[in-house]
Amino acid sequence: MRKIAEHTEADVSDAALRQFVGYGMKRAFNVLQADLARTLEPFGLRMLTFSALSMIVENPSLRPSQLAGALSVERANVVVYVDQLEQAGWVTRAPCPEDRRAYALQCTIAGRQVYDKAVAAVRAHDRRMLDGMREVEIAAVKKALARIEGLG
Amino acid sequence: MRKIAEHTEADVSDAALRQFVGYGMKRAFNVLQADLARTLEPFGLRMLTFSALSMIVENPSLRPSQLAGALSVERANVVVYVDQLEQAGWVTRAPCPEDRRAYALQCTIAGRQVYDKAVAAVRAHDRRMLDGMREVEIAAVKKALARIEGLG
DNA sequence: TTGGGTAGTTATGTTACATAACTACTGGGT
DNA sequence: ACCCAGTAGTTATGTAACATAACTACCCAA
Repeated sequence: MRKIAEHTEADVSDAALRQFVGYGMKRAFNVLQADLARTLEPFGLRMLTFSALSMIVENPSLRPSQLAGALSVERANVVVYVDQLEQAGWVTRAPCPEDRRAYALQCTIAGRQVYDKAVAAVRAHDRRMLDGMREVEIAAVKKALARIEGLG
Repeated sequence: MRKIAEHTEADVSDAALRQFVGYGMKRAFNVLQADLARTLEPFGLRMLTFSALSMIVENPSLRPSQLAGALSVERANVVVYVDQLEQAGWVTRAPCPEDRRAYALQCTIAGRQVYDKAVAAVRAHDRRMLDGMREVEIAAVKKALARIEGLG
């Protein structure tokens, strides 16, 4: 009792696209992104809010406009991310004495705690993604990615 | 006359995120994607329409639902891509005798011509992205990307 | 023949961004 | 001291790239 399989997905060739790193990168990134989203979801974080939180932890008194630059998004969107982090009680907008237009973003104790846990989960996710690869290979990949990023 | 530089973008640290391949991959992919979009724009193609056209060229009589599977998008969106390719005169929807619900996607002569030119441009783009990397490094990257994709 | 499943489509929702315009404020030139 | 062009944060809105739901037409096996 053979399956008809006249038109399954499996027999579609993408060999012409496979020659390009960009194609492989998009496919790999989709997988990575999905896994990372699942990893962060229990903490109430998404890729960009996690990145934002990380930068606020690392750069005390960071300002939203700086955050926008570091995240490569527009200032208007940073408002949304900071709103979320603030409503969760993880970040505060402190008035900035030397420039009353600006705010200094500060991470709260609760923010630091959720960040530490999330970082550990993301580290595990990262190891999952690189599972089975040797150190030299990982180094080669990181170097290649940094090089490509540098072209922009 | 020193610049005040109290709050430039440059002094924002993302060291904590840099340890993760995912972060480097997102940044690299953004650069790659932007360059690829610029590369395809003169041909009236976008990433997904180019991918779709490539698969139609490679798989004559491909059906939209198969294309959806190969592109990892929903069938509903394939309609839009095929509409664009059809309106440009590069692809036709041929009635399918053995299944009157389905269509066989066929690439036209004009479609083949624009595809050939676009492929050459994308190949140049790909070389640009990998410029300065040795063959073994490129192979390592491709292997790593394929491995990550395989986790999904 | 009848009913559940599938192909393509349409309409609509969601999400993740960007753009434009606004208020409040800054800081240098005159 | 006073402009005024520029900047920080915000709000409102647009857009593009997806997914979801529901529809028609059709297939096929019981």
